[in-house]
Amino acid sequence: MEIQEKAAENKVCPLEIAVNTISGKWKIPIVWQINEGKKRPSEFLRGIGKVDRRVLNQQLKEMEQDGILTKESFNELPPRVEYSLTDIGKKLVEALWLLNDWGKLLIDKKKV
Amino acid sequence: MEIQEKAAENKVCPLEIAVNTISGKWKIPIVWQINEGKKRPSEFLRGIGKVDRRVLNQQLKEMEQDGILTKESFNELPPRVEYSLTDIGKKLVEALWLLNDWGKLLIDKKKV
DNA sequence: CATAATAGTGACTTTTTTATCCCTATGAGA
DNA sequence: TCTCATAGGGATAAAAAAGTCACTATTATG
Repeated sequence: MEIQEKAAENKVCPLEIAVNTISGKWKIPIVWQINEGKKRPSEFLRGIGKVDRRVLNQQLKEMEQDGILTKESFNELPPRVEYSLTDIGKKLVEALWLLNDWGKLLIDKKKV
Repeated sequence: MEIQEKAAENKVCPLEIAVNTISGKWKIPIVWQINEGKKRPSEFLRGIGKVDRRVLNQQLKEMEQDGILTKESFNELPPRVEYSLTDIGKKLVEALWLLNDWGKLLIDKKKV
């Protein structure tokens, strides 16, 4: 392999991108919540412990830009907004089950 | 489910722990490198782009404390240190393949 | 004698990420 | 009229993560 190729490859390691994409502090809780179905911002707020509105919005926005979530705004009053998982988001959830199992291993190991 | 149970459960979500464990900036590159076999710190430094010694050591230390890596120090001069994957570390690698595939999906999708 | 290679850390700065606080706007209902 | 619910953002502060620089120590090599 040419060194240029290796350099280019390093820059777009799919796993690094994947991990960065899910690394925000509230993103995993968001994923669990929304895996149950469409959710409004206020529902996230109630469902996730002590997240601030501002911060929640930031994370939701990033996830939307990353193509994991879709945002739907209804022209009503009071305003209504709903987030849902995209196809890619659903595939992410599938990939995360394995990692969840690994997390259990890690927890069990620390208990011993 | 009691609300106390739910609260307790939220505090130890295995997936959150797993994601936190691999979230350091250089941890994925470290995992790829060491998946090929034992590695010395200097090899990591050469193998991974522009990591600083200091920062690399921090990440290695965390991964060691998390039980992913084992550190072996030889009483030689010049000093020799070798890191290797633990069993749990190897299982982590297996779990990461799926996430790597998902990362590819994400990349392909953005290209379109 | 100077330099390079090995591994490591203390003190500090910079950058990034999270959190806090206070605003906007609208309609329903007490 | 006052309060609550809805959703959102600007300005700023605090905390966490990453990066920088300079130093320790030892042996081999030029």
